[in-house]
Amino acid sequence: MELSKNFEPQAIDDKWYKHWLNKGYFKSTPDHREPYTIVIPPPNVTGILHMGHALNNTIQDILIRRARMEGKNACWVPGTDHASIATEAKVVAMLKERGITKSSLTRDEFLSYAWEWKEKYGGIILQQLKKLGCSLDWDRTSFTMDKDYYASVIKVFVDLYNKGLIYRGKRMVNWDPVSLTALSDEEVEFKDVDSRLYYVHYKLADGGAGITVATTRPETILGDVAICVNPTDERYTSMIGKEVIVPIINRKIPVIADDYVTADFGTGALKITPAHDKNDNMLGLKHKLAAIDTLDVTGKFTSEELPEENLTEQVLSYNGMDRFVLRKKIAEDIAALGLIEKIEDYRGQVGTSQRSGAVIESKLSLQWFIDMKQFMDRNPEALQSVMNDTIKFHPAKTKNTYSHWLENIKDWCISRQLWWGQRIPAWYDENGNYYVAENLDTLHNMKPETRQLELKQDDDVLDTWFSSWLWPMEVFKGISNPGNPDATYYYPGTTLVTGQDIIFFWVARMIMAGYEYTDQPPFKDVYFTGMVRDKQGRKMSKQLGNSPDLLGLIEQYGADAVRFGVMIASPAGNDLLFDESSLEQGRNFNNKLWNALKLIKMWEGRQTTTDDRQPTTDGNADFATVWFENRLNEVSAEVDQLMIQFRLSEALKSIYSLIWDDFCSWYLEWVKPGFEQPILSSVYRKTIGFFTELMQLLHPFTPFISEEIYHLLEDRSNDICGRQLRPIGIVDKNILQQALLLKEAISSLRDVRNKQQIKPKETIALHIQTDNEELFRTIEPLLTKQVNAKSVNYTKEAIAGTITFVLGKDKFYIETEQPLNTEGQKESLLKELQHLQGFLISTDKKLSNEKFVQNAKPEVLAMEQKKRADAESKIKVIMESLQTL
RNA sequence: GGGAGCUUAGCUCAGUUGGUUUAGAGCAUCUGCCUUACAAGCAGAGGGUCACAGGUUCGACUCCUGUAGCUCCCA
Repeated sequence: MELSKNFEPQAIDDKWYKHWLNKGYFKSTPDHREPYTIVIPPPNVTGILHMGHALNNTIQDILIRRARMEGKNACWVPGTDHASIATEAKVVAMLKERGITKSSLTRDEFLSYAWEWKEKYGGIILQQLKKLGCSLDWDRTSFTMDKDYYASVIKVFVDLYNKGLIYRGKRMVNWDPVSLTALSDEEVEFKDVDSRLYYVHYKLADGGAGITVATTRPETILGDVAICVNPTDERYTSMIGKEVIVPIINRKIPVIADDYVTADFGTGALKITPAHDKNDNMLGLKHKLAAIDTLDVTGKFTSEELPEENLTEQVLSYNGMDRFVLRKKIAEDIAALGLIEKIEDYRGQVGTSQRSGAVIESKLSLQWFIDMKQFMDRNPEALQSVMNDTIKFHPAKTKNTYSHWLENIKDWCISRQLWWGQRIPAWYDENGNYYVAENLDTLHNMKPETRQLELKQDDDVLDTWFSSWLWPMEVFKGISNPGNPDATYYYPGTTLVTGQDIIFFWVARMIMAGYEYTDQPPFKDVYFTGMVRDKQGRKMSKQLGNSPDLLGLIEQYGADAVRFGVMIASPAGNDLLFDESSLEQGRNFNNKLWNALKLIKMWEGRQTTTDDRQPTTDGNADFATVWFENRLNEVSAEVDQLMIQFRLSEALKSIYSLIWDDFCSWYLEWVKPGFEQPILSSVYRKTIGFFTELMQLLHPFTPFISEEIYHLLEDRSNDICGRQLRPIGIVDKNILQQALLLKEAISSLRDVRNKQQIKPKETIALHIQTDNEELFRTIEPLLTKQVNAKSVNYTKEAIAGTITFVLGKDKFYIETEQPLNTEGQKESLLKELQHLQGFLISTDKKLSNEKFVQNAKPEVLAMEQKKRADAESKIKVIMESLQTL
């Protein structure tokens, strides 16, 4: 069979993915084995695959494939979440293109469009995960709006309501005037924005100089109910208790005092508008002030709540004006009254909607909340389990963030003014009473008197996170059908892999729900990935246009190279600075594997079992195969440890180096027969075996090429995908040590050849002066071959007219036909000498320090003495060599 | 404003309770090689006062304090 010059991923990726699906390797059902469960962080149905997903899902696939190869019952559950706000926005946009407005539709009509949209586009991202090679159990694909899932969310709402953990209240919420919904605190992003600080003068009601207030929001002035100053601020003490006049509306409002106000910001006086600012609201409640709302749900002025009678034409003219237009207009109108003292440029932070980007209004609104204090009192394990490592966070530093948030937790606003989502199961009668039940029938059965009432269901839906916090349970029907065999077997899950940015949104809440409903944590380990940035360290964003086209990259480099590139650049828990050059590294690595395969396949027909080979080949192969077997065991054990510690990037680096350096650069060169020479069959078999095991180690990281090579190495009836790792063998440190010496000797000799400009084809005669001749004899055949020596001799004394170099306590003399460059040799020997002398001084210093000798542990002391003795003997050897030059 | 974290080679990072040959890797760089597996390669090499300043200690990249810069989270 003819193998292509370079590895061509395009030809094999799809072939193997289909094959694995046909064989059902990704399917899992409960059995006697230990389960290894991962639930995917459900991407939005609106999502398409981006670098963040690639990182996150590659990690999950590595963990799940490795678990599968370790003999565990690996189950990775796919799915998507319904993403209320984002999806509704997409659907609204789609309708707009068709010339339909949402307001012209009934709820049911709108929802049928939404489902249509979901069916059409909602699965795209899952298809893209297949391109990446993700080994998900597709039969278990879940969606947070599936029938049973929907019912579970409603069930949980009713349950928490009945437990007294959910309440309805008028509270200051983060209002998105574009999406027309309340947002939780976590969905608000603060951004630095350039704005202006307006200095507005409020005259005293009884005449005389009043108070100037600095505000960034003059448009809210008609909702002012007080001016607040710090009680210790001497500038204003005389004013406290007096009344001032709000410009334009001429409302009389009191000057009050509160420690909250800082004297050194602006003028030290604050206007209080309880309907439009969180802190003002807090002060308003404390001082029992009214809240006057002057903006409607879309952020436009409304005079409806103004208490004044006979509003002026001017005030009425503001009606319907957008808040930002209004800001300018009111500032102008106040200026016209001569009450603007000055306007300054100001840079401040403004909350914006994570979804729509709109500037958030703080607004009083009737919403549903979860009482988190009470919830945490019921479930203290939600915090404890993380702090005491019942649930292990990787990296551990994320524990701080977690505890800080939970210890300062605020009530969770769970209602959203949208249609796409689980509709809140509360019904209102005409008197404003409400009833909570899973559905109307249940309600009527529970409270027969409600049959007579005209009831209307709450229009709002629940926060998407209120559904996804049940994900680890409900993907196994743990809420809708508790105690079923799947839930019992797979829950609690094993590992969660997600981004640090949703530690509060999602991770914390899943843990809370886990304890509330199962008294168990939902998973054992949580691996947090960092953020994906471009190579300049900027976040990837649509605005910057710096997110690469992932499918294009897979097309270009192959899925394995993408997975490799993402993982090699992604230390545990750190941000991934994505650079296409790491994909090149992945592609080059695949190519290296491919070429190693080609080399070995060349030997297939050249095997011999006879013993008439050159004696050197024999020695080469024996040492090489024994060494590599040990080296393979050593690295396998390392990788095992690294995987347990979730240090995946380092595990991959170890495997990379084992394959490229140890296997290709050393082992294959050592066992490689001469041109058109035969190879000992036993060595060939061993080499195939080693390569197979290397592919097994590598398979979780780059599944496609490893499967391809696995099958090209020999005809096989099974697949690497499901093949079990063998137990790790014992490592003979002695062999490894000998190989280290051999490698060092080869490299040093090559270095000397390089520096002496000895041509690669020119042979040398090598003389070794050593106390350890036996050791060198075991590696002599390889040494000879690798440094192109025509002879190796052992000597007891220096040989004149040769190039000398020192390795440890051993000296090497190189005979060559080239003229000698003694200067160069001298230089390098002197450099080495200098280093050793410096080193000797540092050990001497320690050993002559009495306190060190007294305090240091015996083994440290012994080590230090050995270091000194070694340095001394090396120095002696170098001095001798220098003299012979 | 409050909190957390980071700062080690040109870049990205290891460095596990303070002592293991005066700090390791990958990438990049430099030198020499088209040596019939691989130039997407081979063989070698160079490169760091461990941010700065103090302190604890016989001994500090490692522990403590302060300073500077960067990042993230929360308000």
